[in-house]
Amino acid sequence: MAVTMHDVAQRAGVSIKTVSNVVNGYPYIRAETRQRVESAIDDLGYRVNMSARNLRTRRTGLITLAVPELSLPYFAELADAVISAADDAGWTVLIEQTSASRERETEVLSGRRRHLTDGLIFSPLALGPDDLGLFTVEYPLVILGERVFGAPADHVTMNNVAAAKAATLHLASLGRRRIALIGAHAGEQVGSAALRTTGYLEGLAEAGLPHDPALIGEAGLWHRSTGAEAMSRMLDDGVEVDAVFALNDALALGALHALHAHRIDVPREVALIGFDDVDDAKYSVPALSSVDPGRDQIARTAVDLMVERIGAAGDDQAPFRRVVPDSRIIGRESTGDVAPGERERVVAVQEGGTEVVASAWPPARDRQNVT
Amino acid sequence: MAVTMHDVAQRAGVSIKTVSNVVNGYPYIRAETRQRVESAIDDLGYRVNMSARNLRTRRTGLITLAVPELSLPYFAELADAVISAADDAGWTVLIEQTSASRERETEVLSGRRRHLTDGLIFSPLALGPDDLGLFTVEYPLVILGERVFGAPADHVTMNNVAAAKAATLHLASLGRRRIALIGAHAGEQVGSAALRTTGYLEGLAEAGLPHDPALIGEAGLWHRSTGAEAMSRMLDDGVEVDAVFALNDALALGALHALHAHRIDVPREVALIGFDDVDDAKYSVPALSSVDPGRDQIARTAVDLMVERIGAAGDDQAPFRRVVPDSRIIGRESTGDVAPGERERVVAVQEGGTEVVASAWPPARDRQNVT
DNA sequence: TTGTATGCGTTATCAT
DNA sequence: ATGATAACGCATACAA
Repeated sequence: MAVTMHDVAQRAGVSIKTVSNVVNGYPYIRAETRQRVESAIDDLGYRVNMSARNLRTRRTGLITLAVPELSLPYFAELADAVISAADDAGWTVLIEQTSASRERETEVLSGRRRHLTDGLIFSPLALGPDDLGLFTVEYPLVILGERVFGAPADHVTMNNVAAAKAATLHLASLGRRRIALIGAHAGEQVGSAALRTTGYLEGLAEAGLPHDPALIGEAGLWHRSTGAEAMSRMLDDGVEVDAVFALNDALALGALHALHAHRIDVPREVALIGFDDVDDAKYSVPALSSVDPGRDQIARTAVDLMVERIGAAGDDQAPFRRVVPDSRIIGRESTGDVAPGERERVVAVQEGGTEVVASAWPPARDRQNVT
Repeated sequence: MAVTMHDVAQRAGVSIKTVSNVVNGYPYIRAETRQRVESAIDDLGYRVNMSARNLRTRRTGLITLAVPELSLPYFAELADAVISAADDAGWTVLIEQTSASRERETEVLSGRRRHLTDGLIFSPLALGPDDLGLFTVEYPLVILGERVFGAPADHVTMNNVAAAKAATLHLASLGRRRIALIGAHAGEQVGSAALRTTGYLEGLAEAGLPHDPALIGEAGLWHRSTGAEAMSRMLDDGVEVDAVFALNDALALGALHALHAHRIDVPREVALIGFDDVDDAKYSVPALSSVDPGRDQIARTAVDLMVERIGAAGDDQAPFRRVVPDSRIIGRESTGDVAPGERERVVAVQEGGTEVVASAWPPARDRQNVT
């Protein structure tokens, strides 16, 4: 059977409490006692039983990260960043894949597995503003992305509108007049698609370019395949295009594929920019310009907020915050921004910031009633 | 405070044991009793305390998957597949990133975090045959990849030699005579690089092509950047090349980038094939031919073996198995294998299999001593 | 500075 | 079919 603190205590000739103290780095222990305990631990190969410790402390040291799927490079890189940031802070991450389905996303918020971890960092894709109630939970929750605003939780999001506007303006600054958008979600009022489309339209307006609906390419799922299809459709329809803003890099790489299939030169005939700045972007042919939404900063901030919330559990809840990292437009070959031999160039920066979104939960007015 | 079984029992007017029975689906309960308990659970919003259950049952329902990093598409897709397979079997996966460092890989095998999960699925990259001792552990372990053979653990690996040989032969069958290899590890005797290089050499021999060392491109890390560099070096050196076998897809995509930068047409002037068949391969320009090593089957098999081992903990250990899934050569544009409009074509299949590698641990001879 | 005793919320062993 | 009760291994209040 596994060796317990008891065994260690016995072997070291001390009480179980002393072993516990040593294991947990309690400072007031005689050097010699500590010594004895430590060698007993080594001799016996003792390891703390996490389940017992978790039961006792009511903490697991785990946090859940829920994303649609790891096969999508953006989420894989986000997960990498979150795991690394959590690791630095001494926390362990458990990843849950939702496939962007309502059912799985709902399950993540309140399902069985929920109770294994101390908190949830959640990037929803199916749930939206109508489901705000589901996000009113009593455990530490950090929301990622642009599906849900105003939930009683910390929120880390992107500079979507400003960055999309900057990307569009950048294409216009290159002299492009027929700037297509790939990845639109018709009629949708919330989410990344709507926000980035808004930025695109603002950019067009500011550049004095007309808005032509024929230049809007729909793509429900943001995969390479759907990007390729949307781009092909537009080209097959004979729409005149000299630039493309794809709402994420997967779409952009798909679009690039379609442009190539149509023997259209990028960037000479059509300039192309994506969004997310995934690792792929650097190595596509030609290298893809993109919007860097500050992925590492998002991950680090999300973990920081989560750890802070967990630490403050039970206290009066601090106000919820909404954090937006800086974003940057990265110019590469697909927009002809780089000189031969140059890898990339930052052509614009959009500043983010932190905002206090809501007061503590339960709302202040309720607490005043109590007073 | 959180509601416990006790609260539920009180409310339902039954004993705590009965609540436990209901929660765990024990069959012999009167329908009415079950009913009462279930509504008490709903009313109170009761959830099982996993830490308590884990302590009691000595099981966590978690398994660790240790990979170098999720930013590498192959491992992201592997993680996706493992998580999904585990999910289907009712298990939860905790991912650990090792950065392919010896220190982190050692830590994974015996570190603090080890004790949170019931078993480890481990894809080592830094540790090798010299570290076999580290892999002799007393918890359920499934090894992935080709760094370590002969450890007392189940092992799921790829058809490296056969698949690499088939890929090389395929390039030769297209009439290519100067087939370069990108991603070699000079002097290394073990690991994917060595095995795939062996397959490449066997392929050359079988095709009657000479082996020219100038056609071997080194790349320590298999990233897009190193692939691009190795390819560039070779081209800058003026080596004559009409085909490239890259030891993984990241290298291949990097090489593709370099070929493009050198204004070399793929596949007309140089045919290119990768290894892993990551999702990217389908959407590069041109679409990348690749070796599909059977990723989903690897993931499913690894989880099956793991669950089986965990279930048999305490029993006499069954013999360790080595499982090799079928692999396939997928022809796409980069080898000119597809007709216009066609996406891909399976041009060869290498059969895998299952092999019993070692007898139970402790070794049979030890047990005979006991008898 | 260290020891004793209690309980965290479950499951498992007996009973009945 | 259900109940009483003893672990599971650790952390911690309280003593000493």
